[in-house]
Amino acid sequence: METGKQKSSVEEELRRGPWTVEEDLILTNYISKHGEGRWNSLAKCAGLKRTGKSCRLRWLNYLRPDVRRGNITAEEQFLILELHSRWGNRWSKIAQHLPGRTDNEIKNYWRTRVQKHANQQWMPRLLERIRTAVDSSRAISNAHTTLTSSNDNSKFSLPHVPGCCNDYSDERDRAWVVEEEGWPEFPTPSDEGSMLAGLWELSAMGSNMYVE
DNA sequence: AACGAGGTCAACCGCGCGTCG
DNA sequence: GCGACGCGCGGTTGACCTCGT
Repeated sequence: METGKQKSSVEEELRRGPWTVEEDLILTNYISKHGEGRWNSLAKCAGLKRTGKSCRLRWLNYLRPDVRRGNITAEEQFLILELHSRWGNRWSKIAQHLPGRTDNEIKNYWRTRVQKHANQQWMPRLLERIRTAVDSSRAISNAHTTLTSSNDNSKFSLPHVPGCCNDYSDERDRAWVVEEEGWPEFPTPSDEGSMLAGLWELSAMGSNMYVE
């Protein structure tokens, strides 16, 4: 029978909180020698006073050699929006399509930079249009080319994307949008390198459509 | 310079699923 | 078939950072 005293002594042995450089080194060296797998036993064998879960998380989100660090690019932003509109909060699935990015990173990105705009009037329509647009592989290819060839995110322009913001082939559709939803409120792109630069560009295309 | 508000992100938690004995 | 265990996933937390006043 496990006593409270025994339990607390076990808990005391386990470290929590931020990882130290030494712990990172131990984990990295151990995995480079023995490989991943069986995280609980790995933690014990490596001599780390951490749970298997903690080791796994640290390795996958930070220590793995192929982890990409740094800002999410415009291309990645576009992809995240599209994949999220398709799959919802399936972060690990979305991460599989963004090499080097972790589900945790994408989840954090979405929650901190995208979700706060989710209640904007233009957002649901924008996401729906993106989702529709990228059903065409040509659209993805064109967008990819344009986004990656641009050095200035504030000035990049997406090509004509069928079904996207600039595609109101049906005049009744455009009239319906204005009549039913009114003029959309667009955000101010405070940071040209941010996700909103891409969204801004897309939404601006929609805005031009409305006023032409 | 000091302080508070808001943003960011690493890490933890709890649940559900798959595997194994 | 069933329970125990380990793992992976999505949600949440909290420490730290940045920016505005």
